[in-house]
Amino acid sequence: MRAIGEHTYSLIAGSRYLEITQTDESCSFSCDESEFEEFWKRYFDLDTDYAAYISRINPNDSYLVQASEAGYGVRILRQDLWETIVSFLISQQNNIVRIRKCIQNICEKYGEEKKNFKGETYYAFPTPQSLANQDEDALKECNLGYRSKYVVRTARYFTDNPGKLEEITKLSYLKAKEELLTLFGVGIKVAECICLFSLHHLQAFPIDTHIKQALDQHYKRGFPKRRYKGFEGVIQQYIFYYELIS
DNA sequence: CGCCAGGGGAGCT
DNA sequence: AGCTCCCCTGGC
Repeated sequence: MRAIGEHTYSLIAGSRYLEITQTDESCSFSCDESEFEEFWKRYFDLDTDYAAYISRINPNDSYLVQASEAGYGVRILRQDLWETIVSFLISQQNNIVRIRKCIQNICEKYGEEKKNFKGETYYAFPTPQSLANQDEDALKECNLGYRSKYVVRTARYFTDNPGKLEEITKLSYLKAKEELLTLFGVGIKVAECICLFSLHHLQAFPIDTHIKQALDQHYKRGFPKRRYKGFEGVIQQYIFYYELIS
């Protein structure tokens, strides 16, 4: 997602291209209604009532109340599994600006060239096949550094095991996490991110350095995870977003 | 130039 | 569970 105008954003998901323009409290999508209904509605999780989650926040927890108010528009997306795995493999020991650049680089180098509805060129996310064919260090050219071999080996794993990606989407949270942890370069934090941002397992609660710092600071007696059982990941995102903008 | 942190992970003990 | 080392780039 990137801003292309004051209230307009463009987004590439898989091989799809979308523009969203916000006016006041409503958003208009560049796609037709059937694509919106069939794909983007689910992608942005627009049928879920997030206010219901927010209403379950402890009213005495002023930090979390403020965080949820600041992030009332946050949505847990359903991003493509393969794309999410690669993106979070790249994210480790890395900053957002460089992560975006890395992803852009591999898309331009290994993704299929496409045209959007305005006739502009964009690049789809590279397929497992296109990355599996590369040398383990090839993606260093895309600025991935030592993460290159994580991505290439994982790509090979999925081309060697056709149907595996689809299989993982059908697993429970714990089984999916277990499966993801077997991938080279995937540890607990990255597995949790994939579970949350692609598989939509809202129980997933990724703890990165920022979240850990925030939890240590605001919950000295431990974060009350049990209270938010089943949607811990939504709460995590309010905390994450709040820390990001503060 | 060296140092170190940036949305961890692998491999040992 | 905790430790060490791994590894790359950008900023200082």
